[in-house]
Amino acid sequence: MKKYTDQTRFLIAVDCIVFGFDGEHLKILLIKRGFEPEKDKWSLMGGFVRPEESLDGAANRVLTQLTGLEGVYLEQIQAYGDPLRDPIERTLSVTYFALIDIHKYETQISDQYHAEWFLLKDAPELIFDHGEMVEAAKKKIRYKAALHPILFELLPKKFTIPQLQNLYEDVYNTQIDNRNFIRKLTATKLLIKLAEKDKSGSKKGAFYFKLDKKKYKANFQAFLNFIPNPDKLISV
Amino acid sequence: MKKYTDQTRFLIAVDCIVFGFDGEHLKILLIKRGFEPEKDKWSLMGGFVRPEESLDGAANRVLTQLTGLEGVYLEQIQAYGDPLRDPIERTLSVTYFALIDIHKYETQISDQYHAEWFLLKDAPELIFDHGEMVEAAKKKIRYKAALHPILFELLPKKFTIPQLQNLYEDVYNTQIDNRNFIRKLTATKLLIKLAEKDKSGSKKGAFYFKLDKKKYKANFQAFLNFIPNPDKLISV
DNA sequence: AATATTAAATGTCAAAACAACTATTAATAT
DNA sequence: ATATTAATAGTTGTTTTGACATTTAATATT
Repeated sequence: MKKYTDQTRFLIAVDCIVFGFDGEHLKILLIKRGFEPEKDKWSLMGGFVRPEESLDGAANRVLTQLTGLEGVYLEQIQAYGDPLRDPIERTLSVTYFALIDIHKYETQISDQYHAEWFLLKDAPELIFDHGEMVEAAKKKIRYKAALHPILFELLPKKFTIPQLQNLYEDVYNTQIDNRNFIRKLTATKLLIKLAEKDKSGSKKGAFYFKLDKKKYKANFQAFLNFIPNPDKLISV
Repeated sequence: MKKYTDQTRFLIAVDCIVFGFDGEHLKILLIKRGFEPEKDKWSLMGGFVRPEESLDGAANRVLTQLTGLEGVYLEQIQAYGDPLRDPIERTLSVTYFALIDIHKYETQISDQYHAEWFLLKDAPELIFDHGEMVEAAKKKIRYKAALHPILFELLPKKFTIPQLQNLYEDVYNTQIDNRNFIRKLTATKLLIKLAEKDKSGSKKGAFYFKLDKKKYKANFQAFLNFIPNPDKLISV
């Protein structure tokens, strides 16, 4: 059949906001852009969508190129379509955020993109509208994590309660009472306590836990409430 | 400066899922598609993005063409990019949902699109992946309305509590205890009671209320809880 | 061997929020 | 005057919440 006539066609890109957690702070993975314009400036990892691939496919491809990882938590955020957002040529960009276990990445460094982890707070200036995209991704992760257990995706398979609490405290830049935190955590029944302890952080050691994958998937949509008054903490 | 070379360009469309409320049930506005392929089949209202307009701009244009309305609540949902979603030519579609006061629309019928309101439950089969889009929009509106006061956008400026409750009950297909409903509603301080009554629905009549626009905007991000256990009602 | 050190783990209580529930009131129709 | 219909208001028992301090486990030190 014929093509649609008299319509303009555009470039379509995906850009990934990759989050990791180093035990202390939330970080994002940025690259030095390898081509003009804005060559060697800091940028999100992205790429043009190819003729035969879906958006999710493109995002996964880009992410695997950068990190070597597959099966990563990846979620579409939104499409950016300002006509002038790319000075060379009009390009629609669909953003995704990725949550990865930062330690898995560190074993896979591929230097070709000059990728670097930055603390969310002091990330460098980014090209085009990527700074705006990062801000939106930050809001999205805060919003979503206030209600759903996505932050587990940032931790290793085995993790401790103090690690988890640090993560929540950093994401929301707040202090959480750990007795209340544990109570709410326990109520979800999402965690399975392991016999082993992590003794790197203290003399006493903290028990490792793992996710109950089945319950995690079954109750993913259930509204959580780990963070008291989350709406007060989510900037708008 | 040069264009990006060796990259494929695609058509970009926006599609609008337009919701309205007739006092009883949630409805969506569909049109009979005016061109091939799938001419005369039911479809979402959409259009190709033009070279000089943004995505939001395109969505607003399309919506105004269809309804004659401007300044409507419009929110981007997601981008659909399956390579085969349009059989003629690969087209990326960015969906938006719109919430309109159905009565405003009825005064503005433009017949050129053969638009018709359908009950959400018995909407006809739609072209391409539009059915999937509608399902996603339904989930989105349920999810969002469980937390934020967007459903007011479906009502006229003056509305009664029973109207509002009907709306919530229909959206979540559930029964709500109206004393508890009113108590929660009152707690938000979003409503201003008017002196006038709507006597069309009953002998006693129900007071009209209007939104406190200032508080509505100021507290839009605050998490509401009009619906007990909303997560149990939001299908996933 | 005893003691100091460090961070993890644990429990209680009062206040608030919540869901469930029935009786009264306002307005009209008969 | 009375019957009818739907809106409106209050109570109670239960659950959830936030605030708060001490004990415990393991190691390091003397």
